[in-house]
Amino acid sequence: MGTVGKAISLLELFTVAEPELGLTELARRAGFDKATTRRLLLALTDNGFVEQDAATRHYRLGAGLSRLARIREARFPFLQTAVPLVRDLAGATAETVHLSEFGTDRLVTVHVEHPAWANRVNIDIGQLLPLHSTASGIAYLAFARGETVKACLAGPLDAFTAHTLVEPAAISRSIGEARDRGYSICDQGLEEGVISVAAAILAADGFAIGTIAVAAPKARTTTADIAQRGLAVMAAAREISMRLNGDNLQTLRRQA
Amino acid sequence: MGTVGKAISLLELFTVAEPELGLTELARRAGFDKATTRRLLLALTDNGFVEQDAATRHYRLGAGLSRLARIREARFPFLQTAVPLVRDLAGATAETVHLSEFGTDRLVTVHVEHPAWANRVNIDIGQLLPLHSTASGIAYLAFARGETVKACLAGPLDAFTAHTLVEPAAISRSIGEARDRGYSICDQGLEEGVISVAAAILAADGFAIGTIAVAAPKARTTTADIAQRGLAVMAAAREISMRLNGDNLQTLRRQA
DNA sequence: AATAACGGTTCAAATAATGAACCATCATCC
DNA sequence: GGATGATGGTTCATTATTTGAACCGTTATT
Repeated sequence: MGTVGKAISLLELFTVAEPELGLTELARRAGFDKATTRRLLLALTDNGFVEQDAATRHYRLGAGLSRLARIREARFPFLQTAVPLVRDLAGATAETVHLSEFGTDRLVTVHVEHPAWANRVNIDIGQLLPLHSTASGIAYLAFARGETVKACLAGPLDAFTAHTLVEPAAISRSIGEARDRGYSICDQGLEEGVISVAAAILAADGFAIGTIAVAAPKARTTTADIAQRGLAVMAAAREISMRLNGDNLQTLRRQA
Repeated sequence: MGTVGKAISLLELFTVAEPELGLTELARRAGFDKATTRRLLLALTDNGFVEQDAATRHYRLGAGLSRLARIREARFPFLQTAVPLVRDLAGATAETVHLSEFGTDRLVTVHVEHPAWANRVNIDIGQLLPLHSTASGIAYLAFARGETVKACLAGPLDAFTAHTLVEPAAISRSIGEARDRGYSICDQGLEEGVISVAAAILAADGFAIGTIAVAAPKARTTTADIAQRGLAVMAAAREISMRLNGDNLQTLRRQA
């Protein structure tokens, strides 16, 4: 890994659950030497990607990231466009709704709306979702480029629960069903007791760029709920895709 | 500059106005060799900080930045807290309202609301504001750490217009007035024909972390408008500070 | 007073970054 | 249609940066 990759991997250690970390802890988790870690942190701090708390000397993500993220968002208003519809869907379903965007090789959770229930599915912003074992992942793969699907099925397919599909053939079938149906269903693929439905958000070229999903405790979810949420999530995804791509509906059919 | 700094300086080349750039252009602007630039871009792409358009081969900021920015925002909900109040203020004043956050050595514009007027002050997200020649900068300095003020007055003080204050003594006086008044006024300090008022948003330690400002064409701005906007911007800044710091009002008085 | 844990620093050795020259492709232009 | 120039991308010997074991200073714990 080059120096730049190392610096970025330090940034990746910060999460919603642990937004502040000390030097030793960062070095330990990243597997770098303390001196190296510190030098990288200094470089990141100089550029506003990391800030250091004056009192605790702990590090946290910096304001420079917000700036760049806003510039990206200005060109490609994924969040701005999608969040209102995520909110609507959360209101309508009274369950957890989350939005994800594809980055490098996984789906990244970029927004979440939680219902008021005490018993709910909890998801953190920034959480990374595996493609083969989540409703979002399957929905994404249903409209992804062939090479992406191939790479996913070839890669390691962890079984997170006893229900996780790990056979390439089974996953492939699940992807096909999702494509035909218009939305995916994932029954406890990542965690016991959670059932989710998701639909893909498409770019102008007809390929998926992200997903919107509803996740709920299985205990209170009926077959009718699933069907209803499936239609709702599909409608929301379609609306987001349309708003993102102007009104050129026709291009929304995938061509390759 | 280390490799990490170089990589980040590539990211800094993207703006709202030019969100996509080619390899040669990036190399030229950054002052790096083409090979170096490409290697850095590859490292950034691998980590989702940069994406390459498949058709044009141009580069743009990537989704990984959104992810990290959201993690930061979850810990320190500056935008989430402030944006509604920026919106309210924009509605009330019918002029451009912008929010900025301090990063490294300058203020960074993180949100803007524009009025419906054709003749309005236009500000882009991500724009960097000099401290000595903007209402936001003066408002920030009025509640910044002594060392920050010192560093600013010692640094180069560019005159952007004939009205820009460049004498350290004059700027210092302007800062003092802003502190006493509760808001700053900047009359054409950065651009001819623009007059702005701003107030500082404070952290729990009583020092400024950002600003909120109203900018308008001078032609339609009266002295009464200024006073009225000053009070409004001050109220908004105070409200944002309070919401950010819980209700511990008392800590809002600076101590050092 | 001893210990341990942490943030931070040093400098010779190891490693990664560099850039001039290169190739391939595409559009433009006598 | 072939010369021209602009672009993205690649190579590899040279060069400069990164690395990490050992170090120091501070703080909290025992």
